Amino acid sequence: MRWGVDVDGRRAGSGRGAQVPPATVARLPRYLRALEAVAAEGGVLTSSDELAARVGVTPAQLRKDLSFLGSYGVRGVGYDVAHLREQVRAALGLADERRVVLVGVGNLGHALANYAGIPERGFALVALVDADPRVVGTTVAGLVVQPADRLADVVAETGATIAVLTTPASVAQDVCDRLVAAGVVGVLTFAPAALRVPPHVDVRAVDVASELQILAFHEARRAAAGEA
Amino acid sequence: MRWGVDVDGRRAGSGRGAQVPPATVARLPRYLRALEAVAAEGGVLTSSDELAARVGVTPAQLRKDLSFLGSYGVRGVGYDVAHLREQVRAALGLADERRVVLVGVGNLGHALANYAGIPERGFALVALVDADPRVVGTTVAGLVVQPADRLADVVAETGATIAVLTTPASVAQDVCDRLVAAGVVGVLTFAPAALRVPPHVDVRAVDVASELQILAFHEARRAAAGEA
DNA sequence: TAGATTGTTAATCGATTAACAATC
DNA sequence: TAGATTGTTAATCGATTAACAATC
Repeated sequence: MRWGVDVDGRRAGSGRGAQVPPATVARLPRYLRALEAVAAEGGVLTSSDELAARVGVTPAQLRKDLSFLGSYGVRGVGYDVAHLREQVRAALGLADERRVVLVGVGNLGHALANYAGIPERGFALVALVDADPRVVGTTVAGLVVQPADRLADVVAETGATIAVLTTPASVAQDVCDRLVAAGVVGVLTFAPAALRVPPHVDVRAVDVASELQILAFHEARRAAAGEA
Repeated sequence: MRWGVDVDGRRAGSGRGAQVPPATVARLPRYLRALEAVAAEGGVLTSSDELAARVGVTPAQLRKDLSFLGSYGVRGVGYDVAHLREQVRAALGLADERRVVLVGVGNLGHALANYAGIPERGFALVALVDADPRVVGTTVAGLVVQPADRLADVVAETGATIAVLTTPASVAQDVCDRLVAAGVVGVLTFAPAALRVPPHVDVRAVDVASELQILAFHEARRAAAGEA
């Protein structure tokens, strides 16, 4: 089985907003957040200037990004907040709720299971799985933690398509393989390990230590420049 | 005070590897991780092929990335694992330990404070700060949690230059401003809020809900393509 | 030497920016 | 109409890829 490290997946997909560039996709959630903030403040109409300022991008970039989804503004007027919000939500596939399984209920997994952002933004946490017998059977975030050997069943029973991986790095690839075999097509991993997945599966990796190291790089550069 | 949303900061910085592209910088931690894995397995010599396979990039990209740091391989032979590892560590500014302060000792902050990756990879967690009186004074990860009004003092006393922000989004900008005023130059935030910082400060934002939404986008696209 | 593997160049590709015509 | 703001175009910029000469 020849598995690439993702990418690819460029199905033609005709019609409306067929091919949204990856860089644009990565910014859509931030636009959605800004739109929700404006709506919460009672804003009915907004502009690329206002949204861009909130998000921290240029107005030109925001307009270009939105243009990949369709033409939802009115020239000379701006964007209807509620309407644009729905369009962005739809583009992100949040029209119907996505079911998420979380594997690895340690410190971090525990925190993420309770993380306010998840249930509120289009996702339903439907199952928790852990290998530790002391954790299995306990209730976290209203769910009973399932044993690792039930992983495939749990995915099948709940219909989860997205997984959050908060296991130790040493078992991440194995767990990932089993999740994919069970039907998961999107994986958000916090384990510091490169995951190999088949082309139809999407992986997003968050590595706290890497993020800190990137910050350290810039700090070192500044220090070197300052002393020079 | 006219604050941009970061970027800029392109000091000339003469000499060795003066300007490493941002995309390359973002991959250096993964190269370092791969090198450490090879070293742990007893590897003495490695190649761009082996490292690239471990990281999940092409050998050409890895070689090009490393070439920005200097010329540390030997043609026809490969790379000395220990030597290259030290060079990458040095490039990332991990020669001396970076001091990190964590603000917001909730579920997520608690988990991150104990997170194995942090102390082991060039960072020392030197202080914890929280606004909740029930949390202040407790000991987490070997540190006594300090009250929010001591934030500036804590940064000054510990010499922390990097902050991890795990507060609610509503207070993130305020806390960030105070951290920056106290001398922090790098911020890793988990709060779902765009942070405005002066140009000399670096922000990395991790947003779990955004990551899930990006996965949802790709899933929706695949579903739409599959049904078409 | 022959085989292997780097470092670098040139070509391609994708993303960002700026400007402005279209249009309310 | 005059003023405002989008959607789109063209130019610029940066990142990736492929190929290969340099060199062990």
